[in-house]
Amino acid sequence: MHHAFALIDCNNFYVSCERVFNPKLLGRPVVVLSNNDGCIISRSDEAKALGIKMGAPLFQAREAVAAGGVAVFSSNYALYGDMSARVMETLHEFTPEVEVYSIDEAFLDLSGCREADLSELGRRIRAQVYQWTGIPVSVGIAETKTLAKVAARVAKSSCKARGVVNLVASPHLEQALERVAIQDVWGIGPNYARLLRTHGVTNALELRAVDDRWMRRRTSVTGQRIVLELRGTSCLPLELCPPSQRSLTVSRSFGRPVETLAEVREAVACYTTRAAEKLRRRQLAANVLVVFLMTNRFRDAPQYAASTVVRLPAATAYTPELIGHALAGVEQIYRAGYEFKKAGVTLIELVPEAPVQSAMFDRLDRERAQRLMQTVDEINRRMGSQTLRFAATGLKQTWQTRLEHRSPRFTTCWEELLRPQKPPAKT
DNA sequence: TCTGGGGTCCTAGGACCC
DNA sequence: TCTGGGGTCCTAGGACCC
Repeated sequence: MHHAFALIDCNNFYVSCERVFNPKLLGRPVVVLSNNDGCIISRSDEAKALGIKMGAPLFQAREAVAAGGVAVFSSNYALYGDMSARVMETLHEFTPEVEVYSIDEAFLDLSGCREADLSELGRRIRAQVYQWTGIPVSVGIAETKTLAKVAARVAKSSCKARGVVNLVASPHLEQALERVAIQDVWGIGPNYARLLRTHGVTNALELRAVDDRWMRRRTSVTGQRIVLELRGTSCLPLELCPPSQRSLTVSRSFGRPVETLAEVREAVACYTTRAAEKLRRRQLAANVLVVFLMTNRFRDAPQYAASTVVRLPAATAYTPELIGHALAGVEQIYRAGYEFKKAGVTLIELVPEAPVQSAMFDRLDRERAQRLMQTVDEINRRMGSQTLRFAATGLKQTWQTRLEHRSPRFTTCWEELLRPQKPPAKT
């Protein structure tokens, strides 16, 4: 019995989200920026046509942006996360076998579907998601996940495909493989692409013919699997319940260079607070905390980067305790005389939060701490995040990340709901 | 002046143990 | 001239993903 996987991939996802709530953006070039308004991370087709590159820093694309009349947005993850959930919910209408692979992609296992019905099912999924969420998607269907990725890529680039490509038992399989450049194959990054090109392998069709033992030697099992998957041997199963999370990071670039220990402490306290919130929302606790701090690698100035690992006395998700350890870490790695650009906190060795296991000489009443955090989280959920804050996070936070072009949080914030436009005043 | 953030997996090599 | 072998655990670094 053959597998059939579908990859559902949202087109230009962040831009599409902005357009749902602002239809005037349809047909116009639009880009969405990374945190700190630094790089371009989502582009409409019109923006791509202007030659604006993925990942380009905004300041380098300024000219094209101005000349093309490009609409620019800061990223609005509250909005995108919520839209993503709506898309995924829609997909569950078709099958419970949904692997949410990223914010804008999901794999579906369609092995139960009759081969003759696969293409039609793909078209129905695409139409339903568009009708219910306003998000356009591409659908790729094939016998392995890697081939489904190939199919979705072809679906995106071909007008004729109308958003759906089915490669199961398709006479066009080789044609499709040939159209996908080596660096666009799932799992082939810049380094492997360079290696393969020096051996004359330039597209997915040629990669399929590569000796898989050679591939194994040069690129480990991950590369070998790609070759096998391209040949139709499924090596990557659908992950219905992904293994529990192993690490959790909160880090940000500063809105401006930061030099003083006081400001670094504030920022790290802030990031630690966010990390602890994430931990609790996922019902986890951490055993180890890593703090890191670095200068701007793009600047011609003295460089310094450091990190330190703090093993916690017991697994915890208690904000004040985590802040305390994080700040002790900051004291260790901070050096005066540098312009810092970024800091962050990573939590590892995550374990399920309850029941609380106390160390022998634990001075903290962990049950009380947990109740306190529940109360704080509830208040912040109801009254808006940062209603209750920890003093260590500072008041003015002048180092904060820039977000100058953010759209309203249309779907997750009462104050920012979409309102009907006032009709223009009659004159 | 302006260059994101958050993840995972694999391997090699050293430390350590019997 | 001659220097075990094999297992486990940990870490750092590299590669990739969106």
